[in-house]
Amino acid sequence: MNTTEQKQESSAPKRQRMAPDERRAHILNAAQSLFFAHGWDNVTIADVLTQAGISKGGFYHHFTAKEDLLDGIVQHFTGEALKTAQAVRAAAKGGALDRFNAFLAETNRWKVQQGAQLKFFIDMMLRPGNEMLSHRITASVDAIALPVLHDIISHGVDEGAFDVPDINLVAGTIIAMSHDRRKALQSAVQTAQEGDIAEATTRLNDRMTAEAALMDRMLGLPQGSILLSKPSDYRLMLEAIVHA
Amino acid sequence: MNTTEQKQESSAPKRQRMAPDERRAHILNAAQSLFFAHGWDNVTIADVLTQAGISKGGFYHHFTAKEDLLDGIVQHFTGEALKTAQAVRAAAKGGALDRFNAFLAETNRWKVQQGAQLKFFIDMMLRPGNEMLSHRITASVDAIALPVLHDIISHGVDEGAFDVPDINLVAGTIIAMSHDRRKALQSAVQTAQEGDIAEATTRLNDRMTAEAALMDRMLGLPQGSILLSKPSDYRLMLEAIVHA
DNA sequence: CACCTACATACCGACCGTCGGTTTGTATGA
DNA sequence: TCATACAAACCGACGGTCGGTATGTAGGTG
Repeated sequence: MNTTEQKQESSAPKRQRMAPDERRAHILNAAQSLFFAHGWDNVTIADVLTQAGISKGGFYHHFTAKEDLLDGIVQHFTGEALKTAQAVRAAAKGGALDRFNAFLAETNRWKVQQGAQLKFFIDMMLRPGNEMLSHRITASVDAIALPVLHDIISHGVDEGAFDVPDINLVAGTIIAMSHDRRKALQSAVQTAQEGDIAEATTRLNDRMTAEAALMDRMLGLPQGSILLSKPSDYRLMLEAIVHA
Repeated sequence: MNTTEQKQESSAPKRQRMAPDERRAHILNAAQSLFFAHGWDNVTIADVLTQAGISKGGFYHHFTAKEDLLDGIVQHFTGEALKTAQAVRAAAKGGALDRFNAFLAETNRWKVQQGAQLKFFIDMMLRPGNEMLSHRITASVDAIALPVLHDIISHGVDEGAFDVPDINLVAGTIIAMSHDRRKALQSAVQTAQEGDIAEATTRLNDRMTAEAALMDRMLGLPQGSILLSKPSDYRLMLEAIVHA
């Protein structure tokens, strides 16, 4: 960070008192945007201070260290994921397969809706210097998604609908596969931004179709049980990302 | 790092000239042991200097920044992996399935042989503050392992022996699964160190058996094709780790 | 007034990387 | 063989930056 920036509020650098939670969230927002944009190491506490419009003392009144910002950001990030996951679980009815497909469809819907933010996160996570951010967010998402998936699979096994060698292994592997998707997604976004949205949609859809087929096999289901191929959704998603 | 250490070579702190490669390797070794033991952020350049017995100027003659050490370490680390992978590829004969099983067996043999070092690496990679190390090493290993796996699978598909939805996806997912194994391995090592080697061996073998079954499915093979269950090997490995 | 909390400012120590200079090896040529 | 010249290895003090602390102050509340 070397942005020689001089925010000169004409006359009043008056401090303005805020409620602790409010101030905390305010600082966290400022920090998040900076970290996501420039990377962990390239953003200094001072940068966060100016962005948030607070002094060092004020900052250290609410946080104990730079790393605290990380925890705050990760919690906020995974909190959103948690909300969605829980809503989906509550809404899903029917057999284990139906529930799983509902879960996947909702996740997709959420991703389409997020659009721009999604790309933002992906770019951020793949940016050099953001390994720590990326790692922690991944770990937190795992912590949330694993039990949910485990539960769904476990119910499926009990029903006799699924047949897996090991529930934890399959759940973990599915999640790992979805993490690995980030690179493919980024490359598709790249293609889309270069104008070839059709090609990007195709590639993304192919990937998702293959993932669905792999999940079928992992869960011991007949081919075509898991539904992930929704070209229209992916096209919408890519368009949302490009027009952001 | 606060290890107040005073290595007092009785009389002669004479600097001794070394060949560039030798000196580089020397520094790299010192840095690696320190980083692995204490974590990336907790080791300063000064620590590396004292450990390697060189001055700051000398250091920056061979390296341009602290991060250069990372690259050096990662290259050294993955160089070993590369050697093994290449040896395996050269040695493997027969059909695609045989070649793959040979590949897996050799990897296992290598792990048994490494023993203590393996545990060292696992602990290091799971230690907080080592996210960057861990991430880069994982990425490098991926870069080496992916084309090898892709090649093996691709040959298998050509032979009609394998049947996969997408070669890259399956290769990536298998590797992701094996990365995910680290946590399970660490927990097994924990159990083994607490004395219950039998239990640890069982758990590890169960995991590997499940992984083999999953691979069978991913590759479109009849169950029992991929061979990973070798309790004796795992017992040896755990014993080697415990007695280190 | 007493007191607590939100916030500000001055300051500290640690650390990374630079720079001018010194030592040591090695090629060259008479 | 030995002097000369050049290159490469090496040194250690210093500057600037950054995370974190110590100390002070304003405003609200009882």
